[in-house]
Amino acid sequence: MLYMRSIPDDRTTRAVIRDEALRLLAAHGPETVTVRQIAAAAGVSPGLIVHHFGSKEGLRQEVDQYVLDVFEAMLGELTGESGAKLLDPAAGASSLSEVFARHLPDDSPLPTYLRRLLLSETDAGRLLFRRLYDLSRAALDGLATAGLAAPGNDPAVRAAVLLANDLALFLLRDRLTEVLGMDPLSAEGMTRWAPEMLSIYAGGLNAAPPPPQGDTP
Amino acid sequence: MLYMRSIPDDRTTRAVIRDEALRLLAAHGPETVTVRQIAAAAGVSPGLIVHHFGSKEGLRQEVDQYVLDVFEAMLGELTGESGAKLLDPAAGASSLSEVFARHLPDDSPLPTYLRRLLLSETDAGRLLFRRLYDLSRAALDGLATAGLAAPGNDPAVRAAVLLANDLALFLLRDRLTEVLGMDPLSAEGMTRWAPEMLSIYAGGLNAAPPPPQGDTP
DNA sequence: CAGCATGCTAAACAAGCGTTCAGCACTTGT
DNA sequence: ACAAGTGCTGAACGCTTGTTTAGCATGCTG
Repeated sequence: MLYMRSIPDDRTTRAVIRDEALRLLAAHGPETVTVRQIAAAAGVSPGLIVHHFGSKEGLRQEVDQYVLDVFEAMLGELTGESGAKLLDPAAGASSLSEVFARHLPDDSPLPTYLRRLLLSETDAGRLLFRRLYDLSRAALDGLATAGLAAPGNDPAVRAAVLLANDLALFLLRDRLTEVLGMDPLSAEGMTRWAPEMLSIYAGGLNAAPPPPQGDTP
Repeated sequence: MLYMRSIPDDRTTRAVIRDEALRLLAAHGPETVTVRQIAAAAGVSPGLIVHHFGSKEGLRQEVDQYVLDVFEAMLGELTGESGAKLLDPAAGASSLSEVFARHLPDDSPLPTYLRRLLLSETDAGRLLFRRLYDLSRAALDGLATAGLAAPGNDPAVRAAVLLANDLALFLLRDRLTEVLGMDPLSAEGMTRWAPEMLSIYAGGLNAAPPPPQGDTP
């Protein structure tokens, strides 16, 4: 057995365990995945996981926090001035999915982990959703101030509707891939999904179909 | 111990086990809930569950099928002629959530079980989603034929968008309840949710706010 | 009334789980 | 060079899991 620990950088054995745990937990969930499976995937013994993280639950919490940090970094680009660009039918139309797609590779386990996080009854999940909701409200506010969208009769609910619609793509990704024959979160899939979504946001279900550059007389 | 089996109706011990399993599985998931927990909730011994259903997995499949049957009966009212009413901004606006709310009590475990079904990688979940997608496509077709909505540039994707938006309410119910301070699937909550949703479908994000009965000059 | 199936329980079983423990290999500070 | 500390393993422990088995009480049928 080789003990390799040449440079004191970040990719320690600890980080490898964290990454493999993230991958497996995203794919199968914390109840299904065993400590032994994670240990095998990381090429270590089960005991080492407890040594590093205290317990299986400790590891899960550390992965949660790690995912939260990564998302927070990505969400940073949506706050402040540029926040109004979110959901803007006229602008580049940066939805959450598009932001994630721009930052993560197509096969990243993070969107799947996000899904589990949002649906799990954990503080991390609640925190993340609250953060996204605040972001959605701020974006709607910005759009309203800029005259690009109406806040509606019930802005709190309208922001929730917009967020829910955006997140549905993550939550139902697998089912949508099955019926559509393509992954709506892939680069190709989004070129079909986003226009339909934005067309509805722009003019509702009755709006005239806009070919690449089209006006209605 | 009493052996009560007076009338040969449906509410057999078997049905009690099925109902308790449904309740517990919806609330905590199949991986978390144990056979002993279900047995205790139903007031029987763990062995009896295996005796009736073969295995824990067998019980889960029977509950899946039972839920599928109940939903199928409810979905029946949406097919055919009346299918066009689904998602119709002008009509009574019967979304999936409203249909379910009309048929089920507020504390029914079925919406929560539906969520798990749709997100689980099971044939039952895939089947149900496919069924709902076909329904959504048919509804959009009907609306288009009636001139009440445009099919969009990509009808297959548009139907998926509408379905995903509808289902998001079920999937994110708990999180939405937290940030909004009310359950959007309750009778009261839907009076706030539906108008915002329909307002967007009717005219997009820029549409003028419609008070109960309002025209735009 | 004998006989057999049915509904059901209590106890036990093997397997798998998360976790603990004793100890080896190696690095670091003195 | 020696002691202390870290990273890590392999085996074991106690517990819980789904499932099996033996057997009892009841109801149906000839």
